[in-house]
Amino acid sequence: MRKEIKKNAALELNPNVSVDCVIFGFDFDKLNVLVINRDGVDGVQWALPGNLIYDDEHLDQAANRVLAELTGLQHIYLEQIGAFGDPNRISKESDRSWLQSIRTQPEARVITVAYFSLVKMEDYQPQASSFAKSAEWIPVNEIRELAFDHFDILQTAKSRLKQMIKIRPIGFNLLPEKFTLSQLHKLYESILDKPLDKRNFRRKIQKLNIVMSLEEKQSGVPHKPSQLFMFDKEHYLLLTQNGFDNFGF
Amino acid sequence: MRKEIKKNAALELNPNVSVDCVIFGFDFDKLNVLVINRDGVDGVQWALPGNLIYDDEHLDQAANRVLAELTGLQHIYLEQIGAFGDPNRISKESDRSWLQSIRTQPEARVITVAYFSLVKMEDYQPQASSFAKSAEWIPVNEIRELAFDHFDILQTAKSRLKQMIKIRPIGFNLLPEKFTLSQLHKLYESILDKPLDKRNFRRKIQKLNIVMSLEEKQSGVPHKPSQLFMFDKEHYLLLTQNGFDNFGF
DNA sequence: CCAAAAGTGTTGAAGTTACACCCATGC
DNA sequence: GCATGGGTGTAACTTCAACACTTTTGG
Repeated sequence: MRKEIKKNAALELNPNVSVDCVIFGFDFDKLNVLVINRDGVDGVQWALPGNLIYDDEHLDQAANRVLAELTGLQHIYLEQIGAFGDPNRISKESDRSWLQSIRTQPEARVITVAYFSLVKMEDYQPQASSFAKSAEWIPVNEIRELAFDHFDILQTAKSRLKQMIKIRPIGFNLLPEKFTLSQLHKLYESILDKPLDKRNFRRKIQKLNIVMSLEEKQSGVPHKPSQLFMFDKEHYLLLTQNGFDNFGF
Repeated sequence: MRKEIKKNAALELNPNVSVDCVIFGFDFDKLNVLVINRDGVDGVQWALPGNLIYDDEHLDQAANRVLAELTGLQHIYLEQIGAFGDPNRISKESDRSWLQSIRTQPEARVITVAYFSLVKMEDYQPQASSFAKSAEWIPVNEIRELAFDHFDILQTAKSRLKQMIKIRPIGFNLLPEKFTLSQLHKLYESILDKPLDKRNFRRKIQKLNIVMSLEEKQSGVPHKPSQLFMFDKEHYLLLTQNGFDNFGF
């Protein structure tokens, strides 16, 4: 008897618990979020990628699964934001009808565990998935509305990212292996949503010892070519584990 | 038909989602946690207070309900830590048998949303509740083991509290209305788990403008009596909303 | 008068902010 | 040669860490 329950569990989606991912990407100019398109829905079209969890699956696993299904990416920076679950989160009619079309128990109470994730936009190959007909990068600051409580989740993700970037060097997850300090600078400005002094920024970053300058320079740019850097994994690891105080921009 | 589902929902516990509370208290000497006693269980006796949620209940409501049922307290500082839900969290036999005795679906996959909460120990009246025969304050640093994944949750709560106390003046929730700076000092040392310089601490706190000195002094102590303080709600509110950088002990 | 905790200032080091000009490249 | 972004140093100010002695009370 117990075995049978377990066997079912492995196959079935839990109707009450889902994960949703706020996937951030940086296009060297601004922060973007990956949203999925709900085809055939009137009203709000965009939603965060997410799905119900399987009964035998870790929450983190579920989030990774959603990410992998949508983007094909694995080993991506992923961090839990928290649980959301207003019992009235299905207030819009468009949300309700969408659930009817994709869920076997559309009326079930759902609490969702939200994650935020940082990916290199160049790595992302858009593809369909079990829960998304299509997906798209949208600039964070242009998003005004999302399905369910996803807009709240996005706001929380943004502020969590802001906090985090001040105490851990996680920004590198958004950049290609080789990058310039100006790109990093712009990235920090986009996340913190305010201008930062160029010279002070460079000084601070370099004092952390997490960037190594390469022998290589930019080429083909119509201005003085920039030094390229990569980040120093050893120091990086130390700092991601311990964090650092006093990185207060 | 839909109505019937909703009616049921209002009455029934959701078998898949619970809340657990890490309730901190300060006895002027060290940090304590309120744990409940699982009578008649072999093995680990202590667990964090928690329960399944109702289908029509906010997560925060559920946490408040657990707190109120256990302590009789309302309007208590409460903050979500995050969701926990290793599918193998029921690894100990004692946990399994306990669930059999209290749950209608003891084998169900449960994810739990953890909260941490700060209470004034003087306010707490121990009392039985639907999920606890008895409850007890235990010094945080003496806890070596708890039921399920509650020990992990406790560790996360401790580190979240550490982070939080550095950027928001939430410590006051652990002290009576009138308190001395030495008590506050000791509180910060207990939470941060390291000694803090007395003079620097006092300077820093007073510069924040969140404490007001009263006309009153301690009495009946066998040493120089200390000035009493209360906190300044106005400044406090400002700072709890905005937080503050640079409070790095 | 003794034990116990309260209360108080200064100094050197480190970190933060604000600010302006020259450089290398492609077109 | 000009437009574009790259790259650099300094001075005033603020914050931080370290440190020791006097005061007031109860017993």
